[in-house]
Amino acid sequence: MIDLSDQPHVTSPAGDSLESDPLAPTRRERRAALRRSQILDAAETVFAARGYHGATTREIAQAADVSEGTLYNYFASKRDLFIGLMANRAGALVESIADVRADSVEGAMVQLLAGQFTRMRTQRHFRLFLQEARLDPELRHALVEDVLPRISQEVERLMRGLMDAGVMRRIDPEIANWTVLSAVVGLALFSDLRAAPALDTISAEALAVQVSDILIHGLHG
Amino acid sequence: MIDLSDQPHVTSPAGDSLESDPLAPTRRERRAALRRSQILDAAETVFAARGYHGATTREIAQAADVSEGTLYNYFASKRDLFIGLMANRAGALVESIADVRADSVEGAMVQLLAGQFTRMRTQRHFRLFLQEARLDPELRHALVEDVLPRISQEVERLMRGLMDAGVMRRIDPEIANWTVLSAVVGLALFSDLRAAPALDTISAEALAVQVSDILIHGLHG
Amino acid sequence: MIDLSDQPHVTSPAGDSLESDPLAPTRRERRAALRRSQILDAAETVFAARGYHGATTREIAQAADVSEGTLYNYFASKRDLFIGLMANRAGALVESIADVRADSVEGAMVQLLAGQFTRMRTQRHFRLFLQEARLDPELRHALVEDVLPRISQEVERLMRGLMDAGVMRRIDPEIANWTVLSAVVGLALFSDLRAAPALDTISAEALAVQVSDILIHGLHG
Amino acid sequence: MIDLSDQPHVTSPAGDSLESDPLAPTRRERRAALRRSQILDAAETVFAARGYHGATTREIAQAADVSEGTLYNYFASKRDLFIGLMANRAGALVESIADVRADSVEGAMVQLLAGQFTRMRTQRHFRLFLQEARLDPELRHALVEDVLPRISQEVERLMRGLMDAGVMRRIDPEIANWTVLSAVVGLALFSDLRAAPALDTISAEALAVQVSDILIHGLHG
DNA sequence: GATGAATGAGCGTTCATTCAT
DNA sequence: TATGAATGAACGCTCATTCAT
Repeated sequence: MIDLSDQPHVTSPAGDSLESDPLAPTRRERRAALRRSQILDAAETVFAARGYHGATTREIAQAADVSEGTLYNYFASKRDLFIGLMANRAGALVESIADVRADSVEGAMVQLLAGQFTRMRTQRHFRLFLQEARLDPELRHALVEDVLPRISQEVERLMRGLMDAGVMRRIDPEIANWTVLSAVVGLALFSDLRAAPALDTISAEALAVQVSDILIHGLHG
Repeated sequence: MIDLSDQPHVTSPAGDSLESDPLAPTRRERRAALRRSQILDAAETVFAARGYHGATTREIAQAADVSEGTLYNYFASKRDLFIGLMANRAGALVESIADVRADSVEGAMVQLLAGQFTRMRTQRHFRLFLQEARLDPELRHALVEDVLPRISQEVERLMRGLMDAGVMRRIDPEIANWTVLSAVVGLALFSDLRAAPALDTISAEALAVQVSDILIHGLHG
Repeated sequence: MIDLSDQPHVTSPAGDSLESDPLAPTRRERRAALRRSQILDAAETVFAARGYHGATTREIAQAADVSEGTLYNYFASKRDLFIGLMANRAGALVESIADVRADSVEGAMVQLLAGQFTRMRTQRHFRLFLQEARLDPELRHALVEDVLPRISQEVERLMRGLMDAGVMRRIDPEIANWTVLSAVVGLALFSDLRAAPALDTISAEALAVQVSDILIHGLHG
Repeated sequence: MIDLSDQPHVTSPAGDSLESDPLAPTRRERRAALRRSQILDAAETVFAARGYHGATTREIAQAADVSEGTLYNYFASKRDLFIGLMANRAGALVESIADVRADSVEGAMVQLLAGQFTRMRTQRHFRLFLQEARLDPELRHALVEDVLPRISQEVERLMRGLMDAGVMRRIDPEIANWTVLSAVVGLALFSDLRAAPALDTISAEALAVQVSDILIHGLHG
């Protein structure tokens, strides 16, 4: 049983008044939200470990400690569950970028990269989304029309701010944006593959400092 | 043990032909090499179009104009065919990087990026290898122990040369190497997803110039 | 033991109400009977539209505006609901045959056929019962031991009356009975299949007149 | 293993000449035809015993002594197998009607009915087709556009011949046709249900004589 | 009694792999 | 060697039924 620490487990807290808040979720609603969370967490684990195709609904159900049928009470299909997972996790990803606040180019970039390296190291599903989206129109739509724009918007916002502050020269912000995102995604990919010891042994922060240095000052210095 | 030598498995008994160069391929060997080539070409097409899991041995066999059974005379399994394809195509990829010759940082970088952008746009299978290698130990081994080192060796060689020539400051060449490769792979990934119109409408060369500018001179200029 | 009495299962404890007619249905009984009716009506609609196997308990419950669980408070299983529907509708079917009153062979036959053609066109479930009964012992028992005998009894009664009146020659009334019923069922089946435009465009009465003519005077006239 | 007595089992008969007849089926073709037959026979048995929905592809495969996969080498789906069975059996049914040859109304009708009663008693699948066709567009199309027209054409041909010979009065041949077919199908249905002992104990020929008498001379005589 | 989320056996179907020809 | 029919384990998914609330 997966424990969602941010969800109250008490079904009927002592201090409940007789007239309950009509806006508060009912017990049933809370249980349903809990189930959804259970399933999404299990799906994240199994998809990350096995990939989209290697993950079976049986294994996800077992990991979530529910029956296969219950999976289908919450998600219409395996694909829908995958997309639901992306939708569910995208918010936190976008927020983590939106939270980057710094007054120097270096500070902002290091903060951005360090956050994403950390995130990418612990959460593999986002890369899975990028991979699978190539072949699935619905998934691609969700990713390309919803999630990626929110991310690149945040990154571009960051860059425009820096340009306006005069600490970054005027480059096509779209190209700059995708280049930075590409570096993050690519490094996460190679890191996950354990393709280079250098990428695994270094801390996320130290890696962020070095990559940031390259992206901001260039190879030429 | 993984065989990345990409040689047909056909054995050639000593007394095979009468009075012919024992090193020259016999007619049988030539036919076998041709078959292998047919199958690899078909596999490339089908894997690129459908992904690893979406590709069926039936479709590959049809595309290669051979029977499914014949596939298994040349490759032990679908996975083996996939690895064989990587082994077969890796050489050209490495060579295309080794061929980069230029006396300026910009020239070399633009040449490298433009070549890879072009390659990545027309050949999707390399990205497929990166994706699948995450989940398959054998494939990962072939990629991480053989192909990627040859590629990063070439890129690092390039960078050391530039550093030695004084046109590039002294940075950890490994980090620089993986950052550049990451940018290439990430941009190819986003481009293939049609995630950003900016990446699709621009020519490979123009994109190479812009990204090169960022990588060499940095966002800050 | 099959209960074809079509009475609600609700028990009515002795001390149920204060000073009320012990035979009159209590409010609870009335509500239960209403629920049963709701469910049967919904079942009729859904079974007719989708067939026995195509009908889901979920859809029946939705059509009846009750929960799936409630279905099982009134019927032990989907099969039981189907049998319950047959038991509930059989009475009206038998009555419609019993109501045939005429002094001529033609009049009686036309009235019988027209009534059944109309009924069969609007109510498909009876044919569904005939189909499913082949494979389900319990359903077959209910149909063969209860419903069909009541129907054929009525038809035979009609025929004996006509024979006694001298307007019909002495034929084995059982054979005559099943032949007439077969014609009705068969024509309903073909009509429902839209197998012949002739059967669809004609009115139930006109069809009854023609078929009646054949059954009474024969093809030879 | 189902034995198809009309298929040669010898794979390489002794008397085969070296130059084989190019029109003769090859060994492989013969084997494929045999397999198809095996599967169709098994499907007939299982569908008849369990109905369309009750029959599982597992059971059909077992009855045919092949694997489930093999089923799908010959038929695209369970539904396709069902339709294929109908298509395969329809020819014999139509022929059995086309073979009816007689110079009297009685003779022809008795021959027709006796044949069909016999057929319907031993082969239940045709009634299954009629039942299932109501809900499946593809099956309905095959039945209504192909099989039924061929049958009713034969029956109408028979009736027109008799009318032309003056032994049958001029009735709408279409109505007469469907009435006769309905009687056959309906009686088969009731007989299969064991709805009336009278229908089971009587021989097909004796039943045919009695029903024929009613259809030709009418109840009124 | 009413609810509807949870269940899980069992379905139709796929496809990498084998092997008799 | 080449073939392609045969295989069967394993998949995603459905839905009649149950039961805690």
